Amino acid sequence: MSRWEPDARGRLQRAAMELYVEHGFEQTTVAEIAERAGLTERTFFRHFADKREVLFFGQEALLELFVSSVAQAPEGTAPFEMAAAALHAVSGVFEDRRPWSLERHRVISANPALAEREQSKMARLSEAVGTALRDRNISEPTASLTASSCISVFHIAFQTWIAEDNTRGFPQIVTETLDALKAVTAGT
Amino acid sequence: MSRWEPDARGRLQRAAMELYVEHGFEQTTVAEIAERAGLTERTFFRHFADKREVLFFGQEALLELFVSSVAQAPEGTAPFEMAAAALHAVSGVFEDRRPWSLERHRVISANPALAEREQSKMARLSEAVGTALRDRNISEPTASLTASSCISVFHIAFQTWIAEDNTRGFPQIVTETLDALKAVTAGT
DNA sequence: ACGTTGATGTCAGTCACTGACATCAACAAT
DNA sequence: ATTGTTGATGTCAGTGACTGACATCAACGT
Repeated sequence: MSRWEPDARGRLQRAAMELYVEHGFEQTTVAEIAERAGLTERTFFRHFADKREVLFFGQEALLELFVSSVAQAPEGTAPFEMAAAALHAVSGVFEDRRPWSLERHRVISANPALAEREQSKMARLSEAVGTALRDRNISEPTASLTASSCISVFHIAFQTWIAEDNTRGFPQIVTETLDALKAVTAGT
Repeated sequence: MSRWEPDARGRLQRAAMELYVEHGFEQTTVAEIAERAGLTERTFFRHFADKREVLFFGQEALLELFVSSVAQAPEGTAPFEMAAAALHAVSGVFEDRRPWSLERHRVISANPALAEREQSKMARLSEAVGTALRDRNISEPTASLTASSCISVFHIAFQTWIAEDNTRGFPQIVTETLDALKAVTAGT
């Protein structure tokens, strides 16, 4: 058998989420998280860069989904269509994780420092999509604008999905939000 | 005469900017900033919520400019036109501050923690514009989408303006970026 | 003359985060 | 089987951001 209990990182993530829900983010110390996970504070910081990052470990996968969708769009696709395709590819992933997404969203919204980190992650997504578009020979400022619009739609659709009663699925909300964006810039 | 040297907050801002330029953000301690400003660390934290905030103390004025522009748009203006009007109103303010903007931008870009705070400020702007639009009876998701698009254009136009050789003025770049956004969502 | 106010100073404390070094099961090489 | 290496973890001492409680004292109003 192994020297250590397995999945230290997962244990830390679960312990952190539990404690943030129970006592709030600021009232929770890293030492408490580590203790609940059966580890030490020092080990926490070997797995996560800081106290906030523990809630954002998975973003990398989302980012790669966006980027690879853009990379795989057929030759000659218009930039906005590439972004839309990426959005649709991504939107399927969340369906079965709604309860978890909801809880996580509540914790993040309740704390400015966590909200700040989330905005930073969104910006990172936008940057990555922008780079992916430039790799498809889209020039500036079209690439950045398309990427920003794409992530804005994602973000707003996500908030809508979280806020409402699960009447519409996430993919459908994404589609409708995309259409609403087109209407906005068309001047309707 | 007054008991204290005047403009403590301004002295702290200047001292911080100088030190961040000279030694970098992380290598500068708050105690050093306070010392250069002839004050104590404790006083620094009475003026600014944290070590980053000292670089962002003017954002409130910018926010109000955006919001009041939206509030003052003529009755019946389309949402996107309200946002465009706000952008044009704001874009004039930066012309004479280009050197300062450039230096500040360099400092912020050089440090992830500062970049994160800037993204957070942009998100705050977007929220505020969204609220201003809702106050003009624009419904969701149009209000949020318009606001996000507006701030994206502002951000991308700003970066363009900072990056290039001052051949185009900021207002002109804003106009062209707005047009580029319309082209993107129109599917061109 | 006197009480109040408000910006600042002083001091002690908590906690996020880091660097340096120690431990020791598992595994590989011989 | 012995030995050496690796890698995840622990231990410990430190730095620095940030906070709460209390003190100071010019300016100002009464």
